[in-house]
Amino acid sequence: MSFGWEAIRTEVLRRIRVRDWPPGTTIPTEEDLALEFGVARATVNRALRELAVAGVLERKRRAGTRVAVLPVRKATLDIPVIRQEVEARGQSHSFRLLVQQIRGVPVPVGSKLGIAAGERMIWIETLHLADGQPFVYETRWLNPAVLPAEAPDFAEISVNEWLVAHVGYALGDIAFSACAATPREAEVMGVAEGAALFITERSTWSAQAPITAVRLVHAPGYRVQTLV
Amino acid sequence: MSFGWEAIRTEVLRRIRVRDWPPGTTIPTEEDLALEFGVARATVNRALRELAVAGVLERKRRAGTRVAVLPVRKATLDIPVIRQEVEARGQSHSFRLLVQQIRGVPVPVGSKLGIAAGERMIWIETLHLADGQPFVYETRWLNPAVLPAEAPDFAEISVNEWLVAHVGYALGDIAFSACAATPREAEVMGVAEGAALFITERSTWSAQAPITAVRLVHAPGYRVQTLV
DNA sequence: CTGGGTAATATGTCTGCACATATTCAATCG
DNA sequence: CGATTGAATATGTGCAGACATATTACCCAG
Repeated sequence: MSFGWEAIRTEVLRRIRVRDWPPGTTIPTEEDLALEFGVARATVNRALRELAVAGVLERKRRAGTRVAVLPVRKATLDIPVIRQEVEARGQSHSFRLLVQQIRGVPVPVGSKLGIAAGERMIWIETLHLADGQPFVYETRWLNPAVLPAEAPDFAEISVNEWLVAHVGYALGDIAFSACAATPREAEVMGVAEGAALFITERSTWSAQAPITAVRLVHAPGYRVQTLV
Repeated sequence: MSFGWEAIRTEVLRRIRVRDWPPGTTIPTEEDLALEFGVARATVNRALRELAVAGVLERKRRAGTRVAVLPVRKATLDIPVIRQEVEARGQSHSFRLLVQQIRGVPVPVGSKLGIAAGERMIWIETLHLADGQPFVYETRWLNPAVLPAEAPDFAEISVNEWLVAHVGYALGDIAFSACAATPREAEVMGVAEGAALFITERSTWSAQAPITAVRLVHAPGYRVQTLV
């Protein structure tokens, strides 16, 4: 038997896989396992906790630890900055600022960000290129309150990277979907109208205020992938 | 000052957000923070570790802990069983087994699963319905080696749920993409040919052998969503 | 000046113990 | 018999101390 909480996690997973502990089973207590493996309870706790956040185990005080019956698989995705994503593919990244203007936000965007509809925000359209080819068409609502007195030049630095560097870390949600290319999207991306496009939508808030709502239209063939 | 590792995680996050510790900064050592907050080093460690796996901090032995410059945001998605997904929307789930036959696997599927091309596997097509409307068109390669002597009736229990219950936990990867509906997909899903459809692809292996490769074609309007 | 070996250091993990907290089971009372 | 109360219990979290390990910084030899 090897040591460390990872070894214990592996062994527990193995027992689940070979159905020593089939779904629904209550497995031994931390104390028992600590005794069996010859480690401290804290070490077993660490291993079981990791398996619980992964969705393999369900833990309740006093009730014990059970093998999840219907494993809601949890996939973790990395959402890198677009430039990183392009460069990771061995391509060169560039972008063009297509539109930047002040507009009143429409109702759905406002309600999503928690802003009164009609409030004035900055509307920005950016096209990201990989080796000169359209890669992502980004449309974004940006809260002007987060910008400093003299606003940065978003033709020089992409909005997202400026936000990351100057506004800091934020909470938000992400959604993926598929949409047929609108005429505008078809024109910008250089694809046929109605083509199937992969869409990423993100909304982010700081502790104080909504920051931005982005819609990324990806070039055909784009995939979001995960190693579980 | 409140207690617990969560309070410390929150405070560290706050200092990052208000730019006390801007991106790239090396923050104080665990020992210093433990002293400042009046807790044990293990407690600080727990808080900082969580922030590191979330991608907010980067930690290296001897070098210390730095605020990530480009925060690779990590989104966690729940991938439930289809029946759960439908029922969570308040709809009733049913499904129809369209095709079940033995076939030789084509090269891309074989290489993905680590199986010789031409090896014989089970090919299954299933249509999942929500309130009687097409919801997901599932096409799947299934390794016959995982089935018991007398195979289950996949017209009665969906393949996925049978696998979850009887084969157990597996590793795998997941990918999302967008595709135009093929003639077959258009027919089965009742949409126009070329319509933009959201695709989920999964491959799963047990410890010993590949289990299955699935392609889920979702009805128009489908979204995968995350609360970060 | 350069390269390599060595010491210093911050994080990673473990132990053993303690107390907090949620939940269940059982006993008790109306 | 049902509801309320109270103990028992498994997990959640905490502390202090220790050693392991990766990586950096430094010193010294060539």
